[in-house]
Formats: sequence, structure tokens, C-alpha cells
Amino acid sequence: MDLAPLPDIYRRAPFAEDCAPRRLLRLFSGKWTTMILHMLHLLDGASRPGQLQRNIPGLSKKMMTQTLRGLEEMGLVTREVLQVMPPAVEYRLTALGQQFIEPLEMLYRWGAEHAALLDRVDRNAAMAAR
Amino acid sequence: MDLAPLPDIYRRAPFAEDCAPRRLLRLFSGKWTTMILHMLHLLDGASRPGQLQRNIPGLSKKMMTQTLRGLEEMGLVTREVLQVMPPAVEYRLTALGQQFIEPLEMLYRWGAEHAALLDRVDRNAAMAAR
DNA sequence: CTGCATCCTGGGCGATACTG
DNA sequence: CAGTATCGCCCAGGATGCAG
Repeated sequence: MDLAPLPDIYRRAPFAEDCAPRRLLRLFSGKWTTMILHMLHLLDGASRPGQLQRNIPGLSKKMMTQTLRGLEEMGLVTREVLQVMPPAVEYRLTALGQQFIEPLEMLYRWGAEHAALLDRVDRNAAMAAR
Repeated sequence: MDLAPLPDIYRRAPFAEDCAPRRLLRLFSGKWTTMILHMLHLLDGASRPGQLQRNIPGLSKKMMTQTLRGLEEMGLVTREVLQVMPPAVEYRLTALGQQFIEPLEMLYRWGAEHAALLDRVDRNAAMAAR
């Protein structure tokens, strides 16, 4: 990986409470936040709730809506209500939201490409559990 | 960013509960996990608890030890007790642990380089809060 | 200096049931 | 189909005090 120099705030200790990396972590801290953003991206930036939920196993309606509300407030996602029966809604990544796909994609890709490391971690943990 | 093709599991829906990306997220889900790993790396892979804590504002002794225990069980960190008075301990990244620095570094760097986006997010959220 | 044992609170998260 | 309202659990995580 490329590790060119960065502004001082990045390396300087102490690691301020509100430094950018921490803020990013906070943004991604919800259990479903990143998956929803990422899935929206995989679905070409827009999706209806049902489709979204079907593609993220374990995601409940409640948590989906709740998380989407948060994303909406942050301006990462828009919510559009189509006036039809039965009701249809479309969530869409905003331009801002799309920018956050990049780090997610990096992270998810890294995970997929290093599944073997994750296996080692789990094996170690299982070992230690006894 | 480079987006070369990946194995199917990555793109295929549904997004399995135990797919690699999710496992990675779980690994990093603790509030302090990534910061501790990353700080250990910044400190050349090894540090005593005191130094570690001083460099991560807000980190309590309890959470530090607790998090380090977890990392130890997963084999990402070792704990070495130096037989001196007063007691001294040294935590060290394992070879396995060092491998996980790469994605962290990516994430943290991205955050530092895109602080402006995080500002926009916060501004939007503040706006919506009213 | 390091670490453990407590105690306690908040809120993230899940299950269920109900409206339009 | 989309969303809301309740209820309640669980546990991450913070504060404090003690021990080696």
C-alpha cells in the first residue's frame, strides 16, 4: 500500500477526540449503516425498501428505517415517495453519499480478499475460549 | 480507486450473515479496537499501557485492558510482562495483527484526507436537528 | 505502573403488533 | 408495501475503588 506523508494532525499524538478518522468511525459505527450504504451502491444508487431489506439478511424493517432516517439527516440519502397504490418509496444515494462509498468499497474488498486472515482470527478466538 | 473484479460472494445478493466484509466489520466494531491497533502501529508495533492510553484521549484503563484482552485472544496482540519493579508490561502487534493495519490505515487516511466531507455531514445533521 | 472487581446507566437493537 | 409505536433486553462502556 502507498503510504505517502499526511498532514500532522493525522500522526500527531494525542489522537484528538474529534479528529477526522474518529469522526469517520463514528459515522460508520451503526451495525447497518455501512451495509445499507454499500447495498444502495450495489443497486446502482437507488432502491426501494423491500429490495434493500431482502438483500441484507438480518436487517429488520425497524432498523432499516431508523438507519435510513439517520442517513437522510446527514444528507447521504434521499427519500422519495411515489404517489401510487400500494405506496412505493425510493431511497437514493446523494452525491455526498456516493463519496462515502469509496472507503466502504475499500474496506469490503479488503475483507473479501483477506477472508483467510479472518479465519485465523476466529480460530484463535475459538481456541482461547476453551 | 481500482475496482477490479472480485469473487462472486462479494457481489452476490443476499449478503450472507457471515460473509467476509461483515466479519471484518464485527472485528472492528468495538469503540476502541481500531484506535488501539492503529496506535500500536504508530508506536512501531509495541507499547506499554500507559503510553498507549496517553495517546488515545478518552480511553479508560478498563476499556483499554478489556479491548487488549480481546485482541490477545484473537492473536492480534501479545502481552509480555517484564519482571521489574514497578511492574512493566509491553503489548506488541503480532504478525497477524500487523496485517490488519493495512485496512485501518486506508480508512484513517481516507478520513483525514476527506475531512471536508465529514464537515458537510455534520453541518447537514445540525441543520436537520432543528 | 498495571490490572481486576464492582456497580450502574444509556441506548443500540430486536421482536411484535398495528396503521394506511 | 412502507412505516410507526411499544416493550424490553442486553451489553458496551464509563466511574470508582482496591490490589500486586
